[in-house]
Amino acid sequence: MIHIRIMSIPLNNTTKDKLLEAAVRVLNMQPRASLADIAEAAGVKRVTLHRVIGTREELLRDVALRALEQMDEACYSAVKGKRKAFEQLKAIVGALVPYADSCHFLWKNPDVWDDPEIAREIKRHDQELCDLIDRAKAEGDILSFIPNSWIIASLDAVLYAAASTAKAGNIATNDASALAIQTLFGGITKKVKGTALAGA
Amino acid sequence: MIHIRIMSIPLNNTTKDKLLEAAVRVLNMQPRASLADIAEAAGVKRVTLHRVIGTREELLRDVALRALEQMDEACYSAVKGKRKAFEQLKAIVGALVPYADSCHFLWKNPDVWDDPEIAREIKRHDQELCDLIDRAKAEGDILSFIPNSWIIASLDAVLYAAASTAKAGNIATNDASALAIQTLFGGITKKVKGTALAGA
DNA sequence: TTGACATGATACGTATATGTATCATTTAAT
DNA sequence: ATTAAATGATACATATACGTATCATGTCAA
Repeated sequence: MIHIRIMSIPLNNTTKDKLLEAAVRVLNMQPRASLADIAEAAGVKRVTLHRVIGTREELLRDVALRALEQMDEACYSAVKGKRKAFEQLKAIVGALVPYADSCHFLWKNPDVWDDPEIAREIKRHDQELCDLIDRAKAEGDILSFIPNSWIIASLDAVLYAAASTAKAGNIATNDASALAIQTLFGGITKKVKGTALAGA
Repeated sequence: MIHIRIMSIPLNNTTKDKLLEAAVRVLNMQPRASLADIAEAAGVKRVTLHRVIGTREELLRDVALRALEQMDEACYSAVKGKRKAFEQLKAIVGALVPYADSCHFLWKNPDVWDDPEIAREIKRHDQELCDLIDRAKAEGDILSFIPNSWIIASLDAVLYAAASTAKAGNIATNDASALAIQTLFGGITKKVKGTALAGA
């Protein structure tokens, strides 16, 4: 077996990894999926899921923590070597597209925020993103009248659109990344003359 | 109470209406919500839900049909009196924001597509949207290299971002409409010099 | 071979969700 | 006041999901 390790995230293909991957994928498509469904998607039986992970609550928690790790790592290596906040933001969007499922899981499951550790991580993540957006605004690359909360919501939304479209087979994943950047930043970037709001 | 009637969609505040409204709202936030949860959100008991609507499957079907009606109506009156496809599209986005929940429900519940009537309606809706996008491309207002499927996915994504952000209290609903238009069409509109892809 | 380990098979009890039926209560119209 | 309609209260059966325990099987390493 080939072990691919990107910094701190081991893709071990262990049973636990398979289960977490299956969970985020299945739950995003069928939020009412049972643990049996998830186990089947991972190619194991339900008893194994319970043995390896535990209860449903623990599963959701592990999925969320894994999602946060992935996003952290992706963002971290994406901004490396880039100076302008705007360039860093664009890189982050592109880097997050492969993890759009994980990102969306966090966004769509507010119940996991009850966990203090997850809440803390999400808050930190959000804060770092806000800071970056503020920098990009200060550097004149993002329209300052657009609220950060809106930008973050749109970011997740566009990520999810990219993942959905790619998964539906309409678009290659690479193209989806490019389109996500195009769509999001074409929209929040200062235009030469006015904004799209003119004449709306 | 003020009765608002837009063409064919009566806001009767009947028990059924309250239940459908509660269902789309609750299920979007808690996809695992039970029928009891939905009934409670509608201010009735579960037995009443069963009496008025029927089984869970019938509930989902009714929610989907109602969503399609709402979207149809909103789009229909939005394009009225506008000639350019681009203007019609912008109007549609703005008009759909108040129905983003319904829109998102359809997008997030592929199981209801099994119903032939719903599948047919969705297909028709999609086709009309594609035609409109094609016209806007032909008129030179939308970047032609962006796939229609991407544009439709982004449209739903941005709608949902608008609804989420508005519901979270960060932004007023009116502002959310404007921001949705700004974000989406700022991104897919031809820029004076190059696209946001440059330098990505 | 032996033993440790992971997984499957099976069974069990419990909890929750679902759908229905019956009767009581309220409300509005006549 | 009386009736009809809508809703609630209650109970019931059934199905599904969940979590755990026990034993069997397979696999890999020492």
